[in-house]
Amino acid sequence: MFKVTKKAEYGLRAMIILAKNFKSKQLVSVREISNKEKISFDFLEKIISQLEKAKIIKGSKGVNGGYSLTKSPNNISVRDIVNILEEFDRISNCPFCPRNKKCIAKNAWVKINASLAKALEQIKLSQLMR
Amino acid sequence: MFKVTKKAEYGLRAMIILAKNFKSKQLVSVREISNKEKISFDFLEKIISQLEKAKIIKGSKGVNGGYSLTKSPNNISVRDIVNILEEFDRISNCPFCPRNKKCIAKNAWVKINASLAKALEQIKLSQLMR
DNA sequence: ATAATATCAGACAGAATTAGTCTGCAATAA
DNA sequence: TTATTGCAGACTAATTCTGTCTGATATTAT
Repeated sequence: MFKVTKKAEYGLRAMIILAKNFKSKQLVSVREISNKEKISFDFLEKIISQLEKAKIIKGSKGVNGGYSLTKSPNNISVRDIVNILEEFDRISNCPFCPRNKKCIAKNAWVKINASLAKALEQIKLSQLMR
Repeated sequence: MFKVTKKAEYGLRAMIILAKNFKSKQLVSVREISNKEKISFDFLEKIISQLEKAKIIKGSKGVNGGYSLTKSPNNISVRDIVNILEEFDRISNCPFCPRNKKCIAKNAWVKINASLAKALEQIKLSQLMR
């Protein structure tokens, strides 16, 4: 239906919170984020885990453990996050479809994909912290 | 998963074919489009029907019947089509979410939605006919 | 050392959406 | 009047989404 999934929406919210704590180097636990953002703990844990595998955040186990960004919020775009959680940052796979190399619609989707990628790329986490 | 549905992809392809036949005022049947574009006839019929209800195309029954655009391909954008078939042309409903008026992520999705809408709007059917 | 806390991993499942299929009626042209 | 085409809607298999649940592992505080 043309929408980002909850995964990406929750993931972005979580990343913004981590961004806020980047300077102080404070770890934030999944439980804290879950409470603050009213996101299911179990579900959020899986999302966070996926972000960690992509090495955009890092986890520390044990009491007072939690997560932190591995790089500055200036260098993390919404596109980075979406790419990890959605596997695609494209609206349409049409440009990559093997059906017909001269597909009449391909041109449109190529352009639209590019515009979207650019829009996602331009927004950095640092802009969303305030 | 962040993608337009087949409905929108098929719908756009169908609309491009109708656009090609706009000048000659020739009707094109669902069967013809289905054959040419290798799209399931039954499924395509439903898509076309939805486009007709939105009055962006018009159907004529009977032998040698078919469909035609109700206005010039210059005045039909990809956004028009997507809006009809997907019900939304936004990537995220976050900006419209009642959860939290000061949601930290809202800003991002507002901008991304706007960029996408603009990209969809800018591409007219007339550009895709060649 | 032990208990508490937190990450980490993966199986499982209900609900929703997608992508069609199938049946039949209605209108029109040959 | 018959073949063709649009038109309408019920139905369904498959997939994806949005979680839940169980348990293991690592680390820290006591």
